[in-house]
Amino acid sequence: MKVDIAKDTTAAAIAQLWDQFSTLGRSSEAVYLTLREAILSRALEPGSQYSEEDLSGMLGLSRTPIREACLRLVADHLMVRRGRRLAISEISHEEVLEIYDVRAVLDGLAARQAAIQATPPEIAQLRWLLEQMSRSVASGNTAESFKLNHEFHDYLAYASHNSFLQVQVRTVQDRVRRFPTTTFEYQGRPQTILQEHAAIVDAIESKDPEGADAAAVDHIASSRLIRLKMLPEST
Amino acid sequence: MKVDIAKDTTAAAIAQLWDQFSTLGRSSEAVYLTLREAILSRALEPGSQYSEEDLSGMLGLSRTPIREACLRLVADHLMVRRGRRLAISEISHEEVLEIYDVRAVLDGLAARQAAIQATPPEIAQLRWLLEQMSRSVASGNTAESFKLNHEFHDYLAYASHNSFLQVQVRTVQDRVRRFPTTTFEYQGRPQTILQEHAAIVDAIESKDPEGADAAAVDHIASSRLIRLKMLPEST
DNA sequence: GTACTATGCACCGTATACAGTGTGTTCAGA
DNA sequence: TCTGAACACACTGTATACGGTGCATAGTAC
Repeated sequence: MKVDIAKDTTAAAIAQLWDQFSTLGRSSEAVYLTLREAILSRALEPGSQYSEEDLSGMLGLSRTPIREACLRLVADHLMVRRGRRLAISEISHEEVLEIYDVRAVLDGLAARQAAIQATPPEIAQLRWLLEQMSRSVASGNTAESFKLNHEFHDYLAYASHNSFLQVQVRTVQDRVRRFPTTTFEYQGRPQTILQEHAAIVDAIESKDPEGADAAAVDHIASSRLIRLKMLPEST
Repeated sequence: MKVDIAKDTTAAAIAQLWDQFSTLGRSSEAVYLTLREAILSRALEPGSQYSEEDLSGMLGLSRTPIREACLRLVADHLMVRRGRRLAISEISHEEVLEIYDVRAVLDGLAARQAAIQATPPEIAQLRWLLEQMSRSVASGNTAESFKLNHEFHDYLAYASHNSFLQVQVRTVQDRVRRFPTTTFEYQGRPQTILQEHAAIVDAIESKDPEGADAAAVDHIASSRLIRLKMLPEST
């Protein structure tokens, strides 16, 4: 049966993540990290539904730590309660575009503040991440590039020296990770991203807040545009 | 004993909130709403610590629904685990200013999008909120003005037609509510706020996204400045 | 007198049990 | 054959019980 095979593969993926996290102290924390990663990596399909017992059966625990983990996942909007089942939350086309609009202003602020606050070592780190990604793109490693892209944006928020902003940026990043496709898959996009990232770092290095802000906003706006073109072909 | 009196008054305040929310179906949800409101209204003092049993004793429930509520409160950053106790999280001066920076760009985006997306009835509602606040300020009702101010900003986010942004704005609003003082208490500030709100609505009504954005950013920047002046005198 | 160790208590994390509710299925009647 | 009602089962929400860990305090030894 097709359904059973699919269930087996997801169960296997979850078991693997579980091995990775279960060494941590509290098992409720481990469950949270496991399920979170399973959802973000799309091992658990959006829209699929589970009862608390399903999940506790999968991980060999009682319902209590599962409940606690799911409670946090619901708070993160990664799961939703549908009737009396727990569903992996889906993300709509509309939401994708909405998120990009918010992401643009947050990343803009991060870049702006980084241009004012970033220390020379932090700027050096941004340059280093840029180089890493350049190498990764050259070798055509999409997954690696995707990861480095996230690291770049994370570090940009870090360099802004605004911890609240950092948390907000990370929230948004996690949402972006849930999209079914990445803009890296779009023809020529990785190269453009590299140029746009470089423009942001250049503006930061020359202590130009306005320029950095504009460069970051442009970058996200350009990503949004690619996303808009990609949307029809993705589910 | 002074400590006991303080504990009695907080217990009384919580009992009152509990009466208000306990009618809801799940008691874990009711506990969450009760404690959340208690923290935001400063009935539970920042920095004060409780064990799970303390709280379950207060509300006459077992630890289970308390744990679930606290888990969500920790996720909201309203509580933090300190060792094995639950502490009401404190907010630092630095964090206050950081939040204002983020709030500026989010409200700016909300105003910008509202200028593009808001329908005539929505604009009318903004005008109505403006009038209500004008009346409230004239009568010197600070608490009411404070509440209407929040409603204005909430509705601004709603009128942006971006539900993700709406959630983000609300997150930030909740943080602002936790500050020990409000900028409304600053001499002449309520009148200025009214003018600044009016400027935002004017720009939205004349379909001027740039103007609306700038007006909102200016508004928050001006609030931030007042906050900066007020900070030394608040704990 | 001070420092270190041991013992006891308090509290957390997890499991399990139980009650209540909602849903699905089956049977009967029209 | 279709519809409605009733019963049963499954799953959630809350309570309670238990094992383990960490901290505090007290006592003893140096």
